[in-house]
Amino acid sequence: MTVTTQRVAEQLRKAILGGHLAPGERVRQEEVAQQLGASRLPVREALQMLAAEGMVEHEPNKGARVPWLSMREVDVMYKMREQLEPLALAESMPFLLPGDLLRLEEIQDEIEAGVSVEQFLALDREFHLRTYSACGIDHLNATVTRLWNSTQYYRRAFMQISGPSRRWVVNAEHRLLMDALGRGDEIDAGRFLAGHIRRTRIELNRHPEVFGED
Amino acid sequence: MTVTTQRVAEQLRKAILGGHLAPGERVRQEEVAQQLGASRLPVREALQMLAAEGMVEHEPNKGARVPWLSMREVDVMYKMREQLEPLALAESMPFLLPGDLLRLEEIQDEIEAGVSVEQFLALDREFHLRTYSACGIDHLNATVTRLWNSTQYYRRAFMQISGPSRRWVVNAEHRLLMDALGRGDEIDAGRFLAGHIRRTRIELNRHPEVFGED
DNA sequence: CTGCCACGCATTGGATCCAATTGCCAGCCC
DNA sequence: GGGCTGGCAATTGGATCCAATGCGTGGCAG
Repeated sequence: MTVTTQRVAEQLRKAILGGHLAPGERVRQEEVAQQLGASRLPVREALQMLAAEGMVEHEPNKGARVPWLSMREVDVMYKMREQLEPLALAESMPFLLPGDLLRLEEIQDEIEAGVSVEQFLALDREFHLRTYSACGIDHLNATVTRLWNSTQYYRRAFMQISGPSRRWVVNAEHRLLMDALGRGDEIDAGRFLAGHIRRTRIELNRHPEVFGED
Repeated sequence: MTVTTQRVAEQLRKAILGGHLAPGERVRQEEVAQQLGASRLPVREALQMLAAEGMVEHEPNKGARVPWLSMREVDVMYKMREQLEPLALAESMPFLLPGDLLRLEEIQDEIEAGVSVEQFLALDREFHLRTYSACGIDHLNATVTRLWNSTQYYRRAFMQISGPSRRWVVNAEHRLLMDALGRGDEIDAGRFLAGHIRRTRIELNRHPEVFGED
């Protein structure tokens, strides 16, 4: 059975997002190929794609590895999110359908019902990215998605060391945002979203141990 | 002589940025391979990379083409620049050396001496991107560079139809920005830069013919 | 004359083979 | 004993071959 480049890329993304490939780890083509039952070629090409997306670093003749990010890099990436996601939300809001808002309710209810860290990460991610996708601007969505992908590892580490109070804060902020979305209040929605991201960033900065920088 | 993937990607980027490959044009692997004296493989891989960067669209089994962007897409991409570039500038300013500012002077002097559209595009690009690179955040620089790359075609079309008054405005705004940089005034620099991009975006919106949307 | 199906060409995608580069380790010279 | 050098193993990179996909064209039937 032949395995396509797209499929390999997908699997590798999942492995990195799922934390099965941690920063610093080398990604050997042969190894991945065997594991997925593919030949090396689609793996090579998938790695080139992921390199262009920033999910792996690819030094010629040396191979690919999952990059370490410094605390400052992640900090700046959160600042990028703080700038871009309110824009994405504003561009999306005119196109949001009632069904989209219902789905947000579902996700948030599920989060509040109490879920594992892994489920929380997935649901939180869907909560945010789903609100932006309606804007229909590929470049914007791809950029935001890349920011989420590259920082996922550190978000996980952060959630694992922070207590339930962190969840309460997130839940409250999500509810505020959903309320503004329900009212169609673009100003408030943007403000709440930016504040949510900014506060998360500041909170992250209190935990250098997440980055091995304590 | 064997040609590397990196080199092919570089050449293709240059061809697209230089306008030799216009939106809508197909990019056939065989053709590019012959033209660069490479085999098809590095071309394939380069195209995968460019696809991940958004410089080409790549539909499986159908091939790559340079994407058309709608006026709205470019508008949103300028809004992204308006959000991201002041951030990049703020992150860079603490690291800017006197030599960097001198280089900006050189570039701006050259622009004002009167240059062709093609030279203007290159110099303007260097003027801006150079001010950001000192920040040292790869993800931020790559994102901003992608925005410049993907919109270059439309910037060229815009410059070609706009008269010299457009240049005067740009020059004045560049000088204001340089002045703020020289003073180390981060607030003003960010404000001038954001305004510069915003006004350019608004000006672009007055010319739907650039996008074939009149 | 028109619509549909089948065949063939053009092009892309994957597998395999071989070359080139890197890193490492041993052995040797200073 | 330390450092340099040469060669070997591991891994990546490129070329070529073959399969699969898509698209256009031409012929045949209605």
